[in-house]
Amino acid sequence: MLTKEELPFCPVATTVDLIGNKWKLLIMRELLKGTKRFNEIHRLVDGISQKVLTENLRKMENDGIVKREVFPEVPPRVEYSLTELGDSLRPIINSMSDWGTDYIKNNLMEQK
Amino acid sequence: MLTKEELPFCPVATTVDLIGNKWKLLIMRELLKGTKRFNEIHRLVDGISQKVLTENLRKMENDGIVKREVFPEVPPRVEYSLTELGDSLRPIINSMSDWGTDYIKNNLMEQK
DNA sequence: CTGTATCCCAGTGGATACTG
DNA sequence: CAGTATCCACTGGGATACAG
Repeated sequence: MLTKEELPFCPVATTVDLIGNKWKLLIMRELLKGTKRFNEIHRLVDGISQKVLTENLRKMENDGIVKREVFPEVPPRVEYSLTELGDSLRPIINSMSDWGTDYIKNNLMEQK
Repeated sequence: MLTKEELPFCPVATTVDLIGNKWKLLIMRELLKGTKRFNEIHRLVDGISQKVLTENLRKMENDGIVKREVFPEVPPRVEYSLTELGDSLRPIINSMSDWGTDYIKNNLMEQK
């Protein structure tokens, strides 16, 4: 997206282009808690395949919101963390978390 | 999603399930500005097809975040607006808008 | 105007096997 | 461990035609 300049820089569309999909948002949720290894994220983001995880991490790296650090060890270790730009997205994930918490409380726990 | 109870109510995942895709977020952006007719949204959400718009509006209606009101006129008029639940998502879109604004300012307007 | 109904293609993403 | 490489199924989404 963002290919056509007919989008005169809508802020919401810009953000959506960077993290407006399920997997990126869930990966963000984990990385906001701190640096993580590949397999950790794979385990924590429920249902994601190795392929899709790799693809999304690469995109996020290219967009400058994720930093990838390779440690030349055996077995290999690769750590992913948020860049400063990535961390600046924290308020968005937080607001989603806040809303979700309320929603669950009010709508999914009708056991009053 | 949310089919497997292996998701022990993660707030972010819950929110992502409801509005974690491009089109819904952009539709939200418009409806947060006020009630709109079908064709208005179609015009304002750049690139969306009639079919996809209808599908997403139906899903959002079923999820209780959008209200659909039909006026028995000729030609027909249908107005879409946010429910109270839908409007409660405002902070999320706002934080995305805020972040996008900063991002554009800092990264896409390097004309200093 | 506001849809529904088809057809169909491209891309997303799952499963599996293999590698450094 | 952290990928890459395939193969493939499914579906999101475009185009088009038609309807109330």
